Amino acid sequence: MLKNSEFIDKLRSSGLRPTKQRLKICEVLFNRDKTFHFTINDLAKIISAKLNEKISLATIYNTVHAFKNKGYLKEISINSDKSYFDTNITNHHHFFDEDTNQLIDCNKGDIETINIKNNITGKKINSVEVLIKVASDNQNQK
Amino acid sequence: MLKNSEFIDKLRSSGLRPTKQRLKICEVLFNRDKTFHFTINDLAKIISAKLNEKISLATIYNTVHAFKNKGYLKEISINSDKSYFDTNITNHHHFFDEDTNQLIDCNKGDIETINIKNNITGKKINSVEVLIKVASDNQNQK
DNA sequence: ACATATATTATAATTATTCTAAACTATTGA
DNA sequence: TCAATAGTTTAGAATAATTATAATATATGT
Ligand SMILES: [Mn+2]
Ligand SMILES: [Mn+2]
Ligand SMILES: [Zn+2]
Ligand SMILES: [Zn+2]
Repeated sequence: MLKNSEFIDKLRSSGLRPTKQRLKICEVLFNRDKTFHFTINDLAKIISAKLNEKISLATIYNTVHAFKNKGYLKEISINSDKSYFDTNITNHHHFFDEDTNQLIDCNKGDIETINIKNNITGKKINSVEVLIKVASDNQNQK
Repeated sequence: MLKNSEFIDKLRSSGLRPTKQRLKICEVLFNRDKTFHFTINDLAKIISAKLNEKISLATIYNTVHAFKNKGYLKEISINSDKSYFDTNITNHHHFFDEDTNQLIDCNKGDIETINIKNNITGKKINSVEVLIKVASDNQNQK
């Protein structure tokens, strides 16, 4: 459970002014035990359910992108409908449950380190991500 | 170089009527030596550049989705802007060149087989895909 | 408190994609 | 052969996620 003043320091230290809106969003995103995977719409719903004041959708987009640019969030590509964001900014892989549309972190041990033997000439590797799509075992396909 | 009659058979065998539009799209997509990675917009541009008659955008969407559902194309998630499609329907992984926005197939040998040690209980694995994002080596970040 | 840079907001614009419903076409079988 | 039918194409409208605009509000340094 981080305190408000800790979020203020965090924001200031990355050149972001600690506004009321950003602090609320920090609370929602970072006062958690576990990784939080969310879409902008998920976040907007949580905010409007929990808060007395409301935050405009534009601000939610702006803030999430600012946090991503500062390295406090990662963006995950699952499908082309919408963006997913992730409070776990370490290198890690995902399960995606196609029944529930939930992203789940792979733990170290779920999957071995990926070893890239040949890279494209003249390019450097920025990220390596594995996405494992899963669905109900006992069911027929659509 | 497949013949028109081969595409007709392929379409008929999967319950798709071999229309003029579908056959043209088959030619563009499948008369190639190498894997073709494309967006709907890429395909629409190629069609309108190469063809005398034009195919409506709705038909291009319909056809690409029909081919995907029949297993003749795969859809690849890179970012949330748009969908990428792939004429290589085998299990394989990708490099994504962030400088050019090009998808490139990993060859067997570029990367070891991914071994999933722990799966989510009660779920079956539908796909495992690795995406390696690369960019220029000798350049500063944006 | 003042000046300035930044941030928030409502709203409009953009883009990819899907939907609709009318016109068209491939297939089937009488 | 040809009408009936089911499937397909199409233009255009609708939807949904995201980004842009520009006016208002706020945070910060002096
Ligand atoms: Mn994006
Ligand atoms: Mn979209
Ligand atoms: Zn994660
Ligand atoms: Zn590929």
